[in-house]
Amino acid sequence: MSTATAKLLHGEPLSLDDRAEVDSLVVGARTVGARVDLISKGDDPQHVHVIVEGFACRYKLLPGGQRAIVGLFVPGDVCDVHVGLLGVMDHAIGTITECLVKRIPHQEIEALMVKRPPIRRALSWSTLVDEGILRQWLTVNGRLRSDERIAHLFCEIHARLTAVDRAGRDGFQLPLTQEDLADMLGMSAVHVNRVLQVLRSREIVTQQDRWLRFPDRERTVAFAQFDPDYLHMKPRAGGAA
Amino acid sequence: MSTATAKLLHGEPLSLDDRAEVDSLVVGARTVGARVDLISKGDDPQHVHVIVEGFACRYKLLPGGQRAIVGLFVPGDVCDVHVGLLGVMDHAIGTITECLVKRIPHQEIEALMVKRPPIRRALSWSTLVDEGILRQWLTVNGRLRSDERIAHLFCEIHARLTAVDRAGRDGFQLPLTQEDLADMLGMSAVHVNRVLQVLRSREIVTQQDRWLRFPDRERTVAFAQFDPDYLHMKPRAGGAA
DNA sequence: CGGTTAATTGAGACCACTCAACGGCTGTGG
DNA sequence: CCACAGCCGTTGAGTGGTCTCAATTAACCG
Repeated sequence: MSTATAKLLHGEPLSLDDRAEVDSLVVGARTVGARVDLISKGDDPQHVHVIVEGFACRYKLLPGGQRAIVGLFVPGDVCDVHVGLLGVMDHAIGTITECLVKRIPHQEIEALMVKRPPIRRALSWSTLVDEGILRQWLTVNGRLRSDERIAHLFCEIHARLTAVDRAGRDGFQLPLTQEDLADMLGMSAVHVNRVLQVLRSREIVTQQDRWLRFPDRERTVAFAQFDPDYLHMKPRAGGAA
Repeated sequence: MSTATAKLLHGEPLSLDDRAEVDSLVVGARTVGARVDLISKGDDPQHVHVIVEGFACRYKLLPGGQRAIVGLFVPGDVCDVHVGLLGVMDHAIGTITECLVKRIPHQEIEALMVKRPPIRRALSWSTLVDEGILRQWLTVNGRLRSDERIAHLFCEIHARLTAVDRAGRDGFQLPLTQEDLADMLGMSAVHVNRVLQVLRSREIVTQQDRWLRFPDRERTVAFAQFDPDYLHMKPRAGGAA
């Protein structure tokens, strides 16, 4: 079962047949280097992108040169299912790490959605979840303390990676720089650095090599006020153990 | 032509026939008082809501009792076209002013989308725009100064009201309290108050009665770094003059 | 080993918050 | 008509959070 299938199963039960269909979509993915745009602002994209492996993000650049990251893609995520309706992109999508990416013509996706209603529902579910994540980021960035914000983001990434079986029980490999984190959280990189030190000293998280761990996951979740309901995951029989 | 039709025309040309169909959807809207929930957190909603008149918002309440407003509805806006796919609401939708609201069973919307592809495209366009607005709020709230943030929000509201012919050339009636603004902008109400005073003293905006005006719209737009591309409006012949 | 990117540190300034109090307007009931 | 309550806007004082700029150390790559 592909990563994309694993993710979609959290939203909609899919028959073995449907799963095979989704799996076949992502064969022949190509490798894209780190820090490369998949879609640039101003493009009129004709392809849906599936991130099979690696981390990518949506971002906006402001006139002042500042960057805001307004979305994170982890393995299994699908970018812009309904692309092609809007015309010109008002932001860009770029890789963070090296990624395995499959480009799919949007007509192909639309044909599939017509042919296979469960897949249509699964894809629509995933866009609704994306919207929910956006709302949660807005909430968290606007109303939580900066230490809680960082911890909340880590909890979210952990939950999303767990859904596609890319995380350990108490941590995951974090490929984001402190500057990436800052641009997601609306903070300065320097402040991210200092707050991270506090989180480590309080053992809310630990960091070794590239792994971020929660010594006490319950405690971190409570600290971050993390409630995963906004991810709308229905743990399914047949999913990852 | 109804307000909802006026809004949708900015995304997709609709035949007179399609317009009539949309118009007929919103007959029999009911009046809802100010500060009333249309949908509460935890509900499993079966209806799409159309705000025919008035202001409403999406909001989240945090454990600490703080509120975050994560979306604003103005006349013509449709809430949750794809409702019913997600199950339980992770946030609430409530009125700000007294509103005229039409509730539409989601099956009816789905049937209409099947029967009338242009209407399906128009509604899908509107959900994509909602997502674009969310991304813009995240960007602005994370990376602009507080005075720019407030000005940006005013520019957005003006643009959206203009699309449904509810604004004057240089201003509009603003029914939001400073606390509402604060919860949209991720600021404290006290700070909104003080920054507003600065904006008024610099004549970025003026406020009299309940009207908010831009003495020099170009200047305010530049000050706010407001670029309406994220609203994806294609001004159409046949729309408001 | 040199070059580059990322993480860390310090200092100082300013932004934005909280708490608390006060003023103004409006609708209601006596 | 007036008194009152309640909501909203405004103000002051003081604190803490967060930023910027710049310099330093550490980690990584070829």
